[in-house]
Amino acid sequence: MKQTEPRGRGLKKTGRPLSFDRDTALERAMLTFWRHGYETTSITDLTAAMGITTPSLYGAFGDKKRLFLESVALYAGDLEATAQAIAAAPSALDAARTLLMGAVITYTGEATPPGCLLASATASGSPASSDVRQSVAGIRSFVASHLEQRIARDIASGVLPPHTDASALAGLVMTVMQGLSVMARDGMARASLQAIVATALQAWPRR
Amino acid sequence: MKQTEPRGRGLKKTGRPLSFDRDTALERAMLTFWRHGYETTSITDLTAAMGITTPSLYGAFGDKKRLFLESVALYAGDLEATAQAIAAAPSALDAARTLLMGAVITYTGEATPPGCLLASATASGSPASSDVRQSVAGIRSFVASHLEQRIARDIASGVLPPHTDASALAGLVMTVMQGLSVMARDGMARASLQAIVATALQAWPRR
DNA sequence: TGGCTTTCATATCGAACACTACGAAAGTTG
DNA sequence: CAACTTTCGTAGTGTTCGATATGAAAGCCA
Repeated sequence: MKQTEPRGRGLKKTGRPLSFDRDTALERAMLTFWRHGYETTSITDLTAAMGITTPSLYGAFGDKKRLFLESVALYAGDLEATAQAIAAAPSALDAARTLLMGAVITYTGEATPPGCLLASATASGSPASSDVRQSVAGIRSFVASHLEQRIARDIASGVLPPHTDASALAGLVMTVMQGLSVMARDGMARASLQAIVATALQAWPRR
Repeated sequence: MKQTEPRGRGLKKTGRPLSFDRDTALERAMLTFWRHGYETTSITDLTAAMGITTPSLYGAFGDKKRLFLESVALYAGDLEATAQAIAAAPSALDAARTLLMGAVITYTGEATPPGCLLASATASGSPASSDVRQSVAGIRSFVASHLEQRIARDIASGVLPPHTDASALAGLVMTVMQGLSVMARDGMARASLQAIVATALQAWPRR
């Protein structure tokens, strides 16, 4: 079941050069997945958006699943940097606020589709794509665990009350972040979402 | 573009009786949509789950879209009853708690798929199914507006502080409710989700 | 210029998609 | 029982799905 290796990444020994910019094509694919979801985006949709033909897509990106996973990586950005930003925040509350307010900006950008690619693209799907959904869920749990650790640090240092439920608090932030995606998809304005985030942060324990 | 009328609802003048129970078949279709989503559920999936053949499905339910909308109605239940329950609650906080805790029970039922049918089934989709998504979004906005009215009543009666943002507070409840669906789909346990709800309700304004 | 390698465009592939024609079968009504 | 209405099972409609076979075209190096 070994698939042919996509040629965009490996070293190549002098041949006809690519007639398109790989990064640009990937970004357009990412936006298409973002708008329509994983299984509900067809190869025809992708080639139309990317401006390339079907064999070029398969030659450069392997297959639909690998193109999607590359799109997810482009969307999610540097996860280690996110983890470090959470760790380096002045407080867990600051980290949560930054995460949520940043999500609102991302979900309501004028140049990008509404909502979150991770939340939208894999909310549903056939059993055949369960591995793709698990991959996306892994990104969520990565962020959640780092946030929970940051909260635990604030508890240990006395910034948060000792009885604080770090898991539930981190879970609330992740829950709100996912919910914001649905609201953004429903067309809610950026200011309304920001007001929701401000309200949600009122749940933060005070000592 | 007039479609043939599904025969399950109209009066019929004596013919061969249905060999299956329409309500049972509808419930199984609803569960299938719940698990796999709208566009990502095929007619073959549905007939297999419902135990009927393709022509029977079309004869009894019209087409895929109408079958889905009937499934949504079955899932959502009596919306007017929900609205009255919100209005009749002792306080807006009670209404919100009932909504969210009920959602957790629904999203983590052992006999039903994880998460929310409305949140999962239409999170993504092609432009062709935008009308289906709008129909689902309408259910959300119906609940949200009734909750917001209940909150406004508590503000007027002095139960909530006068500066309370009713729209943002109702929006937070809806946001958490949608987010809970994603977390449940990721496999989070019922108790964890209940802890998240309890934490979220700490955001409720106190006078 | 003559290989050599890789990408290009055209034209599909078999499978799955939503959906339906048609005649046999199963009831009710006279 | 015979006429009538409706559903059932079989088989198929055209379309779109993800993914390819094939050969010409384009560039690098000798």
